[in-house]
Amino acid sequence: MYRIGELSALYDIKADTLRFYEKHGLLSPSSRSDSGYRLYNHSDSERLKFILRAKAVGFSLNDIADLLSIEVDKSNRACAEVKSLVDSKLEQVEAKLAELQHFATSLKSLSNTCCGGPDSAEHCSILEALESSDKHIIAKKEHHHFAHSGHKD
Amino acid sequence: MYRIGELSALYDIKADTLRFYEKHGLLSPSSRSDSGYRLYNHSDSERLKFILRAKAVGFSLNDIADLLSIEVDKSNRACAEVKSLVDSKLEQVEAKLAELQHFATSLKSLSNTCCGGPDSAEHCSILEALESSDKHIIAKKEHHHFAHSGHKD
DNA sequence: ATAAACCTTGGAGTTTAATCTAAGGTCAAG
DNA sequence: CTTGACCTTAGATTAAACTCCAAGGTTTAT
Repeated sequence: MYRIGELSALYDIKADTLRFYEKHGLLSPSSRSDSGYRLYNHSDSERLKFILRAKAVGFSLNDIADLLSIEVDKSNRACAEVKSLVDSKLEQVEAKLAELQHFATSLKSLSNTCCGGPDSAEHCSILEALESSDKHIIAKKEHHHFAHSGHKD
Repeated sequence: MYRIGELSALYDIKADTLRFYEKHGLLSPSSRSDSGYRLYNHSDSERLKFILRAKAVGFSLNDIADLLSIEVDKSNRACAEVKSLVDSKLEQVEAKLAELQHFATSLKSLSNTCCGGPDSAEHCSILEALESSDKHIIAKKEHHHFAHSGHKD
Protein backbone atom coordinates (compact mmCIF):
# COMPACT_ATOMS: atom_id res chain seq x y z
CA MET A 1 0.00 0.00 0.00
CA TYR A 2 1.30 3.43 -1.02
CA ARG A 3 0.34 6.78 0.42
CA ILE A 4 -0.15 9.62 -2.05
CA GLY A 5 3.36 10.96 -1.57
CA GLU A 6 4.95 7.56 -2.14
CA LEU A 7 2.99 6.77 -5.29
CA SER A 8 3.58 10.21 -6.78
CA ALA A 9 7.32 9.93 -6.05
CA LEU A 10 7.33 6.52 -7.76
CA TYR A 11 6.13 8.04 -11.02
CA ASP A 12 7.72 11.45 -10.62
CA ILE A 13 4.47 13.38 -10.58
CA LYS A 14 2.89 15.65 -7.98
CA ALA A 15 0.51 14.41 -5.29
CA ASP A 16 -1.83 17.10 -6.60
CA THR A 17 -1.92 15.36 -9.95
CA LEU A 18 -3.18 12.18 -8.29
CA ARG A 19 -5.92 14.14 -6.49
CA PHE A 20 -6.76 15.73 -9.83
CA TYR A 21 -7.05 12.32 -11.53
CA GLU A 22 -9.26 11.13 -8.69
CA LYS A 23 -11.56 14.15 -9.00
CA HIS A 24 -11.87 13.41 -12.71
CA GLY A 25 -12.67 9.74 -12.29
CA LEU A 26 -9.44 8.32 -13.69
CA LEU A 27 -7.92 6.78 -10.59
CA SER A 28 -9.24 6.36 -7.07
CA PRO A 29 -7.24 4.82 -4.24
CA SER A 30 -8.64 1.40 -3.38
CA SER A 31 -8.87 2.39 0.30
CA ARG A 32 -8.32 5.03 2.95
CA SER A 33 -6.52 4.88 6.29
CA ASP A 34 -8.46 5.45 9.55
CA SER A 35 -7.42 9.07 9.44
CA GLY A 36 -8.55 9.51 5.84
CA TYR A 37 -5.22 9.22 4.02
CA ARG A 38 -5.43 7.76 0.50
CA LEU A 39 -4.02 4.23 0.19
CA TYR A 40 -3.10 2.92 -3.27
CA ASN A 41 -2.46 -0.77 -3.97
CA HIS A 42 -0.54 -2.50 -6.77
CA SER A 43 -3.50 -2.50 -9.09
CA ASP A 44 -4.00 1.25 -8.57
CA SER A 45 -0.37 1.70 -9.41
CA GLU A 46 -0.73 -0.30 -12.65
CA ARG A 47 -3.72 1.83 -13.57
CA LEU A 48 -1.65 4.95 -13.04
CA LYS A 49 1.12 3.54 -15.20
CA PHE A 50 -1.42 3.01 -17.94
CA ILE A 51 -2.72 6.57 -17.63
CA LEU A 52 0.76 8.04 -17.87
CA ARG A 53 1.71 5.90 -20.86
CA ALA A 54 -1.46 6.75 -22.71
CA LYS A 55 -0.88 10.42 -22.00
CA ALA A 56 2.68 10.19 -23.33
CA VAL A 57 1.48 8.96 -26.71
CA GLY A 58 -0.97 11.79 -27.17
CA PHE A 59 -4.25 10.64 -25.65
CA SER A 60 -6.23 13.22 -23.70
CA LEU A 61 -7.51 12.40 -20.24
CA ASN A 62 -10.95 12.00 -21.79
CA ASP A 63 -9.61 9.48 -24.29
CA ILE A 64 -7.97 7.65 -21.43
CA ALA A 65 -11.18 7.60 -19.41
CA ASP A 66 -12.82 5.96 -22.45
CA LEU A 67 -10.08 3.34 -22.63
CA LEU A 68 -10.31 2.62 -18.93
CA SER A 69 -14.05 2.25 -19.19
CA ILE A 70 -13.51 -0.82 -21.37
CA GLU A 71 -14.52 -3.32 -18.74
CA VAL A 72 -16.27 -6.14 -20.50
CA ASP A 73 -18.89 -8.06 -18.63
CA LYS A 74 -17.58 -11.62 -18.23
CA SER A 75 -20.86 -13.02 -19.48
CA ASN A 76 -20.11 -11.67 -22.96
CA ARG A 77 -23.06 -9.35 -22.70
CA ALA A 78 -21.52 -5.91 -23.15
CA CYS A 79 -19.19 -7.06 -25.92
CA ALA A 80 -21.01 -5.61 -28.90
CA GLU A 81 -21.01 -2.07 -27.53
CA VAL A 82 -17.46 -2.37 -26.32
CA LYS A 83 -16.10 -3.80 -29.56
CA SER A 84 -16.80 -0.63 -31.49
CA LEU A 85 -15.03 1.44 -28.85
CA VAL A 86 -12.01 -0.86 -28.82
CA ASP A 87 -11.87 -0.90 -32.61
CA SER A 88 -12.09 2.86 -32.92
CA LYS A 89 -9.30 3.30 -30.38
CA LEU A 90 -7.29 0.67 -32.24
CA GLU A 91 -7.69 2.70 -35.43
CA GLN A 92 -6.43 5.78 -33.63
CA VAL A 93 -3.47 3.87 -32.25
CA GLU A 94 -2.59 2.44 -35.65
CA ALA A 95 -2.79 5.86 -37.28
CA LYS A 96 -0.43 7.20 -34.64
CA LEU A 97 1.88 4.23 -35.20
CA ALA A 98 2.05 4.94 -38.92
CA GLU A 99 2.82 8.61 -38.28
CA LEU A 100 5.53 7.75 -35.80
CA GLN A 101 7.16 5.23 -38.10
CA HIS A 102 7.26 7.95 -40.73
CA PHE A 103 8.91 10.30 -38.22
CA ALA A 104 11.41 7.71 -37.09
CA THR A 105 12.43 6.93 -40.67
CA SER A 106 12.87 10.60 -41.45
CA LEU A 107 14.86 11.33 -38.33
CA LYS A 108 17.12 8.35 -38.99
CA SER A 109 17.72 9.41 -42.57
CA LEU A 110 18.37 12.96 -41.39
CA SER A 111 20.86 11.73 -38.84
CA ASN A 112 22.67 9.54 -41.37
CA THR A 113 22.67 11.89 -44.33
CA CYS A 114 23.67 15.02 -42.49
CA CYS A 115 26.02 13.82 -39.87
CA GLY A 116 27.26 10.38 -40.76
CA GLY A 117 27.79 10.32 -44.51
CA PRO A 118 30.96 11.38 -46.31
CA ASP A 119 29.10 13.92 -48.48
CA SER A 120 27.80 17.28 -47.42
CA ALA A 121 24.19 17.38 -46.36
CA GLU A 122 21.53 16.99 -49.01
CA HIS A 123 18.45 16.64 -46.84
CA CYS A 124 18.75 19.62 -44.62
CA SER A 125 15.64 19.74 -42.53
CA ILE A 126 13.12 17.40 -41.05
CA LEU A 127 10.65 18.64 -43.66
CA GLU A 128 12.94 17.79 -46.55
CA ALA A 129 13.64 14.43 -44.97
CA LEU A 130 9.92 13.74 -44.69
CA GLU A 131 9.36 14.82 -48.30
CA SER A 132 12.26 12.76 -49.54
CA SER A 133 11.00 9.72 -47.68
CA ASP A 134 7.74 10.13 -49.61
CA LYS A 135 9.65 10.55 -52.88
CA HIS A 136 11.67 7.45 -52.16
CA ILE A 137 8.52 5.40 -52.55
CA ILE A 138 7.78 7.06 -55.89
CA ALA A 139 11.41 6.82 -56.95
CA LYS A 140 11.27 3.04 -56.57
CA LYS A 141 8.50 2.87 -59.16
CA GLU A 142 10.39 5.15 -61.55
CA HIS A 143 13.62 3.24 -61.09
CA HIS A 144 15.65 6.22 -59.86
CA HIS A 145 15.48 8.11 -63.16
CA PHE A 146 16.50 11.73 -62.46
CA ALA A 147 16.85 13.48 -65.81
CA HIS A 148 16.63 17.28 -66.28
CA SER A 149 12.90 17.39 -65.48
CA GLY A 150 12.11 21.14 -65.63
CA HIS A 151 11.67 22.10 -61.97
CA LYS A 152 9.73 25.36 -62.07
CA ASP A 153 9.49 27.20 -58.70
CA MET B 1 -1.48 30.07 -53.12
CA TYR B 2 -4.05 29.64 -50.37
CA ARG B 3 -5.67 32.34 -48.29
CA ILE B 4 -6.04 31.64 -44.60
CA GLY B 5 -9.61 30.42 -44.92
CA GLU B 6 -8.72 28.00 -47.72
CA LEU B 7 -5.73 26.49 -45.96
CA SER B 8 -7.58 26.12 -42.69
CA ALA B 9 -10.50 24.45 -44.48
CA LEU B 10 -8.03 22.06 -46.15
CA TYR B 11 -6.85 20.75 -42.79
CA ASP B 12 -10.10 21.22 -40.89
CA ILE B 13 -8.71 23.70 -38.40
CA LYS B 14 -9.67 27.30 -37.59
CA ALA B 15 -8.09 30.31 -39.30
CA ASP B 16 -7.38 31.50 -35.76
CA THR B 17 -5.19 28.46 -35.20
CA LEU B 18 -3.04 29.44 -38.17
CA ARG B 19 -2.67 32.98 -36.81
CA PHE B 20 -1.77 31.45 -33.46
CA TYR B 21 0.92 29.24 -35.04
CA GLU B 22 2.29 32.29 -36.83
CA LYS B 23 2.46 34.32 -33.63
CA HIS B 24 4.36 31.46 -32.01
CA GLY B 25 6.86 31.06 -34.82
CA LEU B 26 5.67 27.71 -36.14
CA LEU B 27 4.34 28.71 -39.54
CA SER B 28 4.39 32.02 -41.40
CA PRO B 29 2.78 32.52 -44.81
CA SER B 30 5.45 32.90 -47.47
CA SER B 31 3.83 36.11 -48.69
CA ARG B 32 1.03 38.62 -48.33
CA SER B 33 -1.39 40.06 -50.88
CA ASP B 34 -1.34 43.80 -51.67
CA SER B 35 -4.10 44.28 -49.15
CA GLY B 36 -2.23 42.37 -46.45
CA TYR B 37 -4.00 38.98 -46.67
CA ARG B 38 -1.84 36.00 -45.76
CA LEU B 39 -0.84 33.84 -48.76
CA TYR B 40 0.37 30.28 -48.13
CA ASN B 41 2.17 28.23 -50.77
CA HIS B 42 2.63 24.47 -51.13
CA SER B 43 5.67 24.38 -48.90
CA ASP B 44 3.79 26.26 -46.16
CA SER B 45 1.06 23.69 -46.50
CA GLU B 46 3.55 20.81 -46.11
CA ARG B 47 4.95 22.48 -43.02
CA LEU B 48 1.44 22.70 -41.59
CA LYS B 49 0.85 19.03 -42.33
CA PHE B 50 4.00 18.24 -40.38
CA ILE B 51 2.89 20.34 -37.42
CA LEU B 52 -0.50 18.64 -37.28
CA ARG B 53 0.99 15.16 -37.57
CA ALA B 54 3.54 15.82 -34.87
CA LYS B 55 0.81 17.18 -32.62
CA ALA B 56 -1.31 14.09 -33.21
CA VAL B 57 1.43 11.83 -31.91
CA GLY B 58 1.86 13.74 -28.69
CA PHE B 59 4.47 16.40 -29.37
CA SER B 60 3.88 19.82 -27.84
CA LEU B 61 4.14 22.94 -29.97
CA ASN B 62 7.50 23.59 -28.29
CA ASP B 63 8.75 20.12 -29.27
CA ILE B 64 7.55 20.80 -32.80
CA ALA B 65 9.34 24.12 -32.93
CA ASP B 66 12.51 22.22 -31.98
CA LEU B 67 11.96 19.71 -34.75
CA LEU B 68 11.29 22.43 -37.29
CA SER B 69 14.44 24.22 -36.22
CA ILE B 70 16.46 21.29 -37.55
CA GLU B 71 17.74 23.09 -40.60
CA VAL B 72 21.24 21.87 -41.18
CA ASP B 73 23.69 24.22 -42.80
CA LYS B 74 24.54 22.70 -46.18
CA SER B 75 28.23 23.18 -45.48
CA ASN B 76 28.00 20.49 -42.80
CA ARG B 77 28.93 23.02 -40.15
CA ALA B 78 25.97 22.86 -37.79
CA CYS B 79 25.78 19.08 -37.92
CA ALA B 80 27.31 18.27 -34.59
CA GLU B 81 24.89 20.44 -32.63
CA VAL B 82 21.96 19.25 -34.68
CA LYS B 83 22.79 15.57 -34.44
CA SER B 84 22.21 15.47 -30.70
CA LEU B 85 18.84 17.16 -31.14
CA VAL B 86 17.82 14.74 -33.88
CA ASP B 87 18.97 11.78 -31.86
CA SER B 88 17.16 12.85 -28.72
CA LYS B 89 13.96 13.35 -30.71
CA LEU B 90 14.50 9.96 -32.31
CA GLU B 91 14.72 8.40 -28.86
CA GLN B 92 11.43 10.06 -27.90
CA VAL B 93 9.80 8.82 -31.09
CA GLU B 94 11.03 5.29 -30.54
CA ALA B 95 9.81 5.26 -26.95
CA LYS B 96 6.41 6.38 -28.17
CA LEU B 97 6.48 3.70 -30.85
CA ALA B 98 7.14 1.00 -28.27
CA GLU B 99 4.27 2.27 -26.09
CA LEU B 100 1.90 2.35 -29.02
CA GLN B 101 2.81 -1.13 -30.18
CA HIS B 102 2.05 -2.33 -26.68
CA PHE B 103 -1.33 -0.58 -26.84
CA ALA B 104 -2.14 -1.94 -30.27
CA THR B 105 -1.33 -5.50 -29.22
CA SER B 106 -3.49 -5.20 -26.15
CA LEU B 107 -6.41 -3.67 -27.98
CA LYS B 108 -6.24 -6.40 -30.63
CA SER B 109 -6.15 -9.15 -28.03
CA LEU B 110 -9.03 -7.47 -26.22
CA SER B 111 -11.06 -7.30 -29.40
CA ASN B 112 -10.36 -10.94 -30.30
CA THR B 113 -10.75 -12.48 -26.91
CA CYS B 114 -13.90 -10.66 -25.91
CA CYS B 115 -15.88 -10.37 -29.05
CA GLY B 116 -14.54 -12.80 -31.62
CA GLY B 117 -13.78 -15.97 -29.74
CA PRO B 118 -16.27 -18.73 -29.02
CA ASP B 119 -15.48 -18.65 -25.31
CA SER B 120 -16.69 -16.09 -22.84
CA ALA B 121 -14.34 -13.21 -22.16
CA GLU B 122 -11.23 -13.87 -20.14
CA HIS B 123 -9.41 -10.58 -20.53
CA CYS B 124 -12.03 -8.13 -19.49
CA SER B 125 -10.44 -4.70 -19.50
CA ILE B 126 -7.71 -2.86 -21.26
CA LEU B 127 -5.66 -3.10 -18.07
CA GLU B 128 -5.94 -6.88 -17.89
CA ALA B 129 -5.13 -7.07 -21.58
CA LEU B 130 -2.00 -5.01 -21.05
CA GLU B 131 -0.97 -7.20 -18.14
CA SER B 132 -1.65 -10.37 -20.07
CA SER B 133 0.34 -9.10 -23.03
CA ASP B 134 3.30 -8.81 -20.68
CA LYS B 135 2.71 -12.37 -19.51
CA HIS B 136 2.44 -13.59 -23.07
CA ILE B 137 6.10 -12.73 -23.63
CA ILE B 138 7.02 -14.83 -20.61
CA ALA B 139 4.70 -17.61 -21.76
CA LYS B 140 6.61 -17.85 -25.08
CA LYS B 141 9.83 -18.64 -23.25
CA GLU B 142 8.07 -21.38 -21.30
CA HIS B 143 6.75 -22.91 -24.54
CA HIS B 144 3.08 -22.29 -23.82
CA HIS B 145 3.17 -24.64 -20.89
CA PHE B 146 0.22 -23.66 -18.73
CA ALA B 147 0.29 -26.32 -16.05
CA HIS B 148 -0.38 -25.52 -12.39
CA SER B 149 2.94 -23.67 -12.11
CA GLY B 150 2.70 -21.99 -8.69
CA HIS B 151 2.01 -18.39 -9.70
CA LYS B 152 2.91 -16.34 -6.69
CA ASP B 153 1.71 -12.66 -6.98
C1' DA C 1 -22.44 50.57 -55.30
C1' DT C 2 -23.75 47.76 -51.89
C1' DA C 3 -24.36 43.35 -49.58
C1' DA C 4 -22.15 39.01 -48.34
C1' DA C 5 -18.25 36.72 -47.47
C1' DC C 6 -13.87 37.17 -46.72
C1' DC C 7 -9.71 39.33 -44.48
C1' DT C 8 -6.92 42.48 -40.86
C1' DT C 9 -5.50 43.59 -35.83
C1' DG C 10 -5.41 43.44 -30.77
C1' DG C 11 -7.14 41.65 -26.94
C1' DA C 12 -10.28 38.89 -24.13
C1' DG C 13 -12.21 34.30 -23.01
C1' DT C 14 -12.15 29.06 -22.85
C1' DT C 15 -10.50 24.39 -22.14
C1' DT C 16 -7.38 21.04 -20.45
C1' DA C 17 -4.29 19.58 -17.24
C1' DA C 18 -2.08 20.64 -13.79
C1' DT C 19 -0.08 23.27 -9.69
C1' DC C 20 -0.37 26.24 -5.74
C1' DT C 21 -2.37 28.25 -1.38
C1' DA C 22 -4.57 28.35 3.03
C1' DA C 23 -6.20 26.41 7.08
C1' DG C 24 -6.01 22.69 9.47
C1' DG C 25 -5.54 17.29 11.01
C1' DT C 26 -1.98 13.08 11.59
C1' DC C 27 2.09 10.60 12.82
C1' DA C 28 6.88 9.21 14.07
C1' DA C 29 11.13 10.86 16.43
C1' DG C 30 13.49 13.25 20.05
C1' DC D 1 4.54 16.97 23.88
C1' DT D 2 6.08 19.42 20.30
C1' DT D 3 8.51 19.75 15.80
C1' DG D 4 8.47 18.61 11.06
C1' DA D 5 7.08 15.90 7.36
C1' DC D 6 3.17 14.24 5.80
C1' DC D 7 -1.83 14.28 4.92
C1' DT D 8 -6.90 16.52 4.32
C1' DT D 9 -10.21 19.92 1.86
C1' DA D 10 -11.77 23.72 -1.19
C1' DG D 11 -10.70 27.03 -4.11
C1' DA D 12 -7.33 30.17 -6.79
C1' DT D 13 -3.68 30.37 -10.17
C1' DT D 14 -0.88 28.90 -14.04
C1' DA D 15 0.46 27.32 -18.76
C1' DA D 16 -0.48 25.61 -23.24
C1' DA D 17 -3.25 25.72 -27.02
C1' DC D 18 -6.61 27.43 -28.86
C1' DT D 19 -11.11 30.21 -29.81
C1' DC D 20 -13.87 34.19 -29.92
C1' DC D 21 -14.91 39.16 -30.33
C1' DA D 22 -15.02 44.01 -31.99
C1' DA D 23 -14.06 47.35 -35.26
C1' DG D 24 -12.85 47.92 -39.52
C1' DG D 25 -10.71 47.03 -44.57
C1' DT D 26 -11.12 43.92 -49.12
C1' DT D 27 -13.24 41.14 -52.81
C1' DT D 28 -16.73 39.29 -55.53
C1' DA D 29 -21.29 39.09 -57.38
C1' DT D 30 -25.50 41.28 -58.61
